[in-house]
Amino acid sequence: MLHGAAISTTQSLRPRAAFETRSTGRPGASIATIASTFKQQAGTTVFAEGERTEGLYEVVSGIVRLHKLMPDGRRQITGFLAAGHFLNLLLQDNFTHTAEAVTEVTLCRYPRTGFQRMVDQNPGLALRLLAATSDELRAAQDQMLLLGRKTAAEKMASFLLAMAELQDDIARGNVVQIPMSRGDIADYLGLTVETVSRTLARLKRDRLIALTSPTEIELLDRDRLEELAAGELAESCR
Amino acid sequence: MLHGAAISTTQSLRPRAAFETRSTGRPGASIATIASTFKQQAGTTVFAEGERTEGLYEVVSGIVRLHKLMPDGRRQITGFLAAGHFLNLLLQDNFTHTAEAVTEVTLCRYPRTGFQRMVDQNPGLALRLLAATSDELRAAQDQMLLLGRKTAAEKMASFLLAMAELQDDIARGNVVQIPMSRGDIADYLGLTVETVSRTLARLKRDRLIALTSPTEIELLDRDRLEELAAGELAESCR
DNA sequence: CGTGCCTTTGAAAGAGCTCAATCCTGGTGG
DNA sequence: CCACCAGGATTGAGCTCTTTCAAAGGCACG
Repeated sequence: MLHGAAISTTQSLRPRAAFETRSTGRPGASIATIASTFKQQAGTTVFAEGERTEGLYEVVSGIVRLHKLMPDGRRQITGFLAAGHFLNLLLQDNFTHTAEAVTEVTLCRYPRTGFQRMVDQNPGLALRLLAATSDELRAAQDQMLLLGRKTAAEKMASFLLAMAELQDDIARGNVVQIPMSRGDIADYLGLTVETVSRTLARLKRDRLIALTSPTEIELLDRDRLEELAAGELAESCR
Repeated sequence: MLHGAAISTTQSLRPRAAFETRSTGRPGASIATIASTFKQQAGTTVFAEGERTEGLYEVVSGIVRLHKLMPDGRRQITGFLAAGHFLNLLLQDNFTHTAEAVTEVTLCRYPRTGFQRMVDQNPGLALRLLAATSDELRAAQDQMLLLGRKTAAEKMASFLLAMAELQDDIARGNVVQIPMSRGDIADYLGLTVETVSRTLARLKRDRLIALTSPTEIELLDRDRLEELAAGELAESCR
């Protein structure tokens, strides 16, 4: 999940297949035999909350957003997932989230049937799933602190730094690509579109960032952004 | 973790030891041989954020709170844990939370050394940990929706219902025990003490609850509380 | 029967929201 | 090639919910 303390590209199991069973020394029974890869366009739905689960998905490329909805339309995005992350780790009977493609995405699906068997037979697999789930949990807990206790500026700074870290491997300087809309950012940070926009304007005025375009932001002062994200900056700057 | 959708007392592995290895058919090597049980008084610290981890803990009785702190003292409680739940599922090098006893608690500690080995040797154990971690993750995601998008009244209603569900096994009528302080509730819901107090007063005025004492609340209209918690009530009541 | 802590209540202030208008920007079609 | 359009982004003004600051009430404990 996209979040500061949670992002660890080293943990990502790509580009080699995440679920090769070789690591255990067992011959055959490669999970590749049950997996299938496919693409989806930006804006399309991978699966919807309440639907019956059909297995586990791994993001191969692109960005997926997960959200929950309230009856009146209020939305909370619980995470943006990039390559190497998993959808539906909970393996429950029904999806508890809706998953949608933010950009064009490539996904790898591990069907439910067969997968369970494979997990049972393969201890290493369960441990990998445990590690991935733990990472999501840690990210979720950091996000709780953000949602419950941080100011709008602190939230934005945290988000921008997390986006930057997510792109560090393909980084050029301090320019961060923002593929998602302001509405997505707002629903991720527990704000409104207007507040997101105004907060970015304020960070720009304070020379912490530069707005190249709506989808590209330059981090001008990473140190102060980090202080801001951590809540270490005087209230004058919050 | 204490949260509506997440509470499942059936999932709790108590009262029998959570990590008996019998279920796998393996003789000996019972995890009981490395576990130790102990008690702590209300208000004491089990472990603090940043400390080196010493293993995994299971709550046997009582309630533990987990929190994260910001440098200026802002606090977010990420969960209240009751019997059957685990502390430090992440199994990282350092604790990412502080854990404190809300009531007197009995805990069972599984030391780090030995435990890892046991997990490696015992596939069922990894799956159990995965199930427990998944439950925490689901709870965390529900809490994100609460923190990011619910009003104070909706938050309070969600909390009261979660507390009620937690106590269903020992339930007498609709009376819910609230062992934690208003400050704890506030830091769990992303509010202030004053707002918690005022919101409770409002729910009382609207005849949704009755305040027997600060630590005991009666749910007078569970149906409307559930509608409120879900966000299905007109804004007049929110 | 103080003393201190937690809770409740009141009044004022403020951060972020709502409503509304304007500005871009990229895609379309004439 | 360029005007037009639609959707997203930005900006403005006023408002509201929650917070902040302050004080009083209640309860347990010594």
